Amino acid sequence: MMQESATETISNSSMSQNGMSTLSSSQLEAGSRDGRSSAGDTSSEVSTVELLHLQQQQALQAARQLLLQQPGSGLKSPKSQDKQRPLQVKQLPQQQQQQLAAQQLVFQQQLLQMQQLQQQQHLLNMQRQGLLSLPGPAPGQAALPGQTLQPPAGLSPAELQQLWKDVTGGNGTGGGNGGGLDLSTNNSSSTTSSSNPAKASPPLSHHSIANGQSPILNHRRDSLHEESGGTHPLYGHGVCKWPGCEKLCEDFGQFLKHLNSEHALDDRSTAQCRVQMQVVQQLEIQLSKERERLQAMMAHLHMRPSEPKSSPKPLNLVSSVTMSKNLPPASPPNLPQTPTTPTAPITPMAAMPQVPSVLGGANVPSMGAMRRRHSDKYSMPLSSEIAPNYEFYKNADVRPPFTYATLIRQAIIDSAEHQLTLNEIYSWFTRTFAYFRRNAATWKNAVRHNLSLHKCFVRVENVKGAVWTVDEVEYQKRRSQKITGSPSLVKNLPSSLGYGTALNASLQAALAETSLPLLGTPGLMNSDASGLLGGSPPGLLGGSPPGMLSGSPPMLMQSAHEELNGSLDHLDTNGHGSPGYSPSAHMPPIHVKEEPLNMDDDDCPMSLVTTANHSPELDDDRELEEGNLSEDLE
DNA sequence: CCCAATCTAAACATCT
DNA sequence: TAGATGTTTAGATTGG
Repeated sequence: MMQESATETISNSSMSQNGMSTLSSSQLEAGSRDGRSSAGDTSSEVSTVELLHLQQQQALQAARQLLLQQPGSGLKSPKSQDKQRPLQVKQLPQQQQQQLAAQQLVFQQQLLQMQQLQQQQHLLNMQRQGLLSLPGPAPGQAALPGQTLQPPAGLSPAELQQLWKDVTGGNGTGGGNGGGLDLSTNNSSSTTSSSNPAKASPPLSHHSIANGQSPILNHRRDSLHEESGGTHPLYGHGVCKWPGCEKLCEDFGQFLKHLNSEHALDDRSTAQCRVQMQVVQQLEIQLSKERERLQAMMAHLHMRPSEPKSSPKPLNLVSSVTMSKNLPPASPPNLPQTPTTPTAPITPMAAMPQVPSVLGGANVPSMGAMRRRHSDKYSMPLSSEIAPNYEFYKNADVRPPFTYATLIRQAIIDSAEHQLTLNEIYSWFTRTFAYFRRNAATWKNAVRHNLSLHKCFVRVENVKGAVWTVDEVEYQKRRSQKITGSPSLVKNLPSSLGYGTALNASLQAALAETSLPLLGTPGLMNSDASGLLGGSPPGLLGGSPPGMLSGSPPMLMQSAHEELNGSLDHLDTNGHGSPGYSPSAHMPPIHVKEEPLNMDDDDCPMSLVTTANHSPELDDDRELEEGNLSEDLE
């Protein structure tokens, strides 16, 4: 899906380019002849990219000339290149000059457009990866005349930087590495991401984002010379974040000084600001379009078309692969939500590049420890992450981005009695995740291994055998250690979700935290996360092969859910949506032991016996909510 | 590079 | 005895 999307993007991009060319092709030719000839490109076959590049150069030069001609322009002519190409304008008749000026205007616009497009692509790439969450399009903002909103052509980061430099009048104030627009960080994504955004994009670090990776974001709310005590949107990590400027400033005072001197109110700064504004506008417009596209895609894929995501969750939640990427209530960023076409095995490849092809199962080895810590580390509520994608996980042969320990705990605390037999745990796994419907020996061994290994899992002897419970104190202990131990949020989930990056995870986690109330809202949960857990019978175990599960609409599932045996019990026991649920999670093992018989009776029917056809999810819904709640409240 | 967490695999013990 | 259940160890992967 993603790949297709990427392809489409490319296609659009090409169209866009063509459109652009068409727009002013004649003008370009007239005005850029020298540029072309100087470029010396005589190859008979020029790729679109090359053409674009030439056009860029032409536009660049024209724009430069235009700027130079502006009275009072503070721009200094960029030395070398301009010297090599004397302004021919002056040699032309006035009429021609006017014409040329008009052309140059067009060029300038194109230049800006290209820059914007490039940045858009950059942002989109991040968006696809769930890295960024951008606000909706600003109403009333319009694209530049003649501009298309399509994704940008593939300018290389170096080219972009050059463009920025040119626009900024050469070297600008820049220190360090030339001070171009900081696009280098994820450069590879600029050109390669088109074909495979998820994989091509290198992990974005928190640092990169904060420091110029997305100056756009920073600038959004900036005004030209706005300052605030001690901090400034244009100042970060000791560097001036003015586009094209990376001047190192020891302290804030120095930065202010630099800002006032180098980025004073002059033509150059104004031009840069204008560019930035347009970039932002374009991004916003592009975002809205991408959203529409996403919705259409989701609708096409039968994903809750009814859910008008007027404000779709920021894609930031893609969790990597892990589903990590996924957002709290929101869904994993790029995960398709609840595919309901079981017959068509879902291959969330796009969302989780690293996920082995469906049914292939070959990925198991590669999964390694990738998904690990996803939930623990970022305090990402398991349920909140899975919930929205319950259907997805249930039907898609995608490995969930959670550790075995996390999943086991979830299975246990979601049970009515907060205790499960090993076999019931197995059932939960197979019922909840399509992924665990194969390679049973492997993952079952892992489950046993985890149960034995982690102190948080307590085995309780029972009349009929043994059940496993969760020592919440131990679990939290362990979790808190991890959380405190790893403040940094950077990393790629890719392994699991490909999409995500640690950043996503962190964002998701943050969102999850803030969206707790939502999780507690039955309505939302029901529609969005049809139960994950639950003691639905393992009817799936023997019967439904992966892909055969019926994806009941959440609503239906809910109502059906009520009919299930255990649903009411769950409610009573856990207290629907009530904080009271937590305590149960902390229930000491000893409590568990006290009701062995009843439990077994209840459990048997629920998990092992029965219900052949009704959707297992039914029970799960409620439990999921509870699970979320409990986790969130923790 | 080291360490911790996680996963996979496997050997072994115990119980049913 | 076979299979399920538990325990333990070892090696590999990944990220901090």
